[in-house]
Formats: sequence, structure tokens, C-alpha cells
Amino acid sequence: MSAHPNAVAVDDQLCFQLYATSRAVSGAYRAGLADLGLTYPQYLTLLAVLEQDGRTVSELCDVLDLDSGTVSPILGRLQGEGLVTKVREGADGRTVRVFRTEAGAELGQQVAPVRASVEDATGLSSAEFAQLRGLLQQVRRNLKDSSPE
Amino acid sequence: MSAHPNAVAVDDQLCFQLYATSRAVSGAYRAGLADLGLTYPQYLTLLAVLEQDGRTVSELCDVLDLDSGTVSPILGRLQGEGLVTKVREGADGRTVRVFRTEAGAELGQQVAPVRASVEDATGLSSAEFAQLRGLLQQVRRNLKDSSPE
DNA sequence: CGCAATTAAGTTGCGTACAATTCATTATAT
DNA sequence: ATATAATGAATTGTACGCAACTTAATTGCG
Repeated sequence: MSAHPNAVAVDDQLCFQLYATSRAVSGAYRAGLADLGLTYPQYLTLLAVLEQDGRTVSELCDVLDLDSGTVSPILGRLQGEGLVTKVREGADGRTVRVFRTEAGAELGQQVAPVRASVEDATGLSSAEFAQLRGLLQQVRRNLKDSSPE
Repeated sequence: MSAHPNAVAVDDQLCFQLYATSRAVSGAYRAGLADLGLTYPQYLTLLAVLEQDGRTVSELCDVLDLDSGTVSPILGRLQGEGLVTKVREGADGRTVRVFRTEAGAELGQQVAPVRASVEDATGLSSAEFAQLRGLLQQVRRNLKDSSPE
């Protein structure tokens, strides 16, 4: 079947399926989010702010599992779009808290149908949906536990 | 529980779990691959070449589900490292076929323990492993079918 | 044949990701 | 109190991803 001895089929690898499926899902969001002026990481970051208003930048990094080198510029663009505001803390001048704006909250509502249509397009039953999400959370937790902390 | 009415928990979303877990897995590969001088996308691309020697660039794009804007520079770097060679087709001067080199084939062998250790770190049983891979393939196929072709 | 439409690969521009570094601020340890 | 370490956020540099475009080569149609 394979064209070379010892060949490893790319498509059989879990890591590749994860990589490709993650890009496929973000691609499914792309057009709908672009209509709202958002990229996929910007959308997730906005959700994290709406989920809990006034989070610090490092709290957002924790929630999103991204580092400040990624989150800082995203927040800068969200602020530039008027969707969030960054406020430097008085008590500790190092930390910056991020708050939703009125426009950001409204956009959070407009995103719902986009999310619904993508979830529909995955073609998963709600049981499969929950199962897949659970397996992913488990993998992520296990990887986190087994890596140098 | 949530800090704002109508808030959507980022961590509960399948799309976020996919995104975060995909990055977690590629992060688990990072150190091992870096020792071999590879990034994660370079590793997958090399695998695709080793799986079937002499694939064209567009065949590689198909297999990896990436476009030429991503694959071309990756192939350029792999060629720069002496791991693959690009040969322009005589019959059709537009197409370029990619072949493994001796060094590329050797590197393909050295990657096996890295892959094994990451698979181990996911902590999944082989049944869960196969189940997760199947669910991901299903999502990817469904999304592909429901998008404009 | 001539030439417009296609196709394959590569290039450009922008927005992530992430390591490494920097800057400013706060904690600590004498 | 002061030097030093640690911390939060931002910046820099490299490598993806992807849309849009360019270039070169082939196809198809009159």
C-alpha cells in the first residue's frame, strides 16, 4: 500500500488529524467571522473577555493557553476595533485589565449564529460532540501533566 | 457561575478544545523535533514525502490540507537542509516533484522515538486513540462536504 | 495556428504562535 | 533602605497559514 518501506501514513496519525481538523474548523468560522471583522483567535480572545470582564492579560493567556507574545497584539487589534479597553491597574502598575466595550458585547451576540452553523456543519450528534470534547480535554490535561512544569 | 449574562465559556467549546489541543500536541513534539532541526509542519511535510516519494507540490498540498503559499516555503527550507530535492517535470514544465534524499530518509527514522513519546504522553488507550482519530476524520470530512467546493 | 482560459508553483502581505528579550514595576533579602 | 530577584506586559525575530496575486507553462477552442 505504501510507496516506501517503513513509510508512516500522515493521515493515520492522530497529531495530523488534530492539526488538520483544527484548521478546518477555524476555516469554517473564517467567512462568518470576517463579516464581523474578526479573525478566529480574535474571536476566542473576545469570548474570554466577555466570559469574565476585567481579566488581566496573563489570565487571558492562561485561559487561551497562549503566551503574551501572541495575546498582546491580538488585544491591541481588538482595542483598535473598539471592542475592548485595556486599563493599567492602580495597585500593581505591571498588570493590565481588559474590559469589554458596548460594541464588543454586541459583537459577542452577533457571533452566535456563526457558531451554530459551524457546529451544525461538523455533523456530529450532541453525544459525539461531547465525547470528542472530552477526549480533547483529556489529551490536553495529560500532555500538560507530563511536560516539565 | 459565569461573570456576565449570556457569557459563553471558552473552555466548553469544541472549537477551542481543538485549537488548544492541536497546539498542545505540536508543542509536545517541539523539543524533540528541534533536536533534529525540524519544526512540526516541516516534520509532517517530510513524512508526506517519505510516505510517497516524488509527489508533486500540489499533491503534497492535498495530503497536508495546506495551500501552496504554506507548502512552498516549507519545501524550500527542507531542501535547504538537504532533506528533499525538488525536480521540475520534463513532460509538464509547471509541476515540481519532491524526492527524499538519503539524509531525509535517515531523519525519518530518527523521528520514530519522538512520535512514540508524544503518543505515550497523550495518555490515551489505543481504543481511545483510534476513536479520537475517527471522530476528527469525520468532522473534517463533514466540514469539507458542507463547504463550497 | 492563435490566443484566451486554466493550471502549477511561487511570492506578497497580514495575522498569528512561540522563543527570547526588554522594560517597567513590585517583591525579597539582607 | 538598597541592591537584587522576580513578575507582568510588550517587543523582536522566525516560521507558519491563508488570501490574493504573479509568473510560467499548458490546454482548449475557434
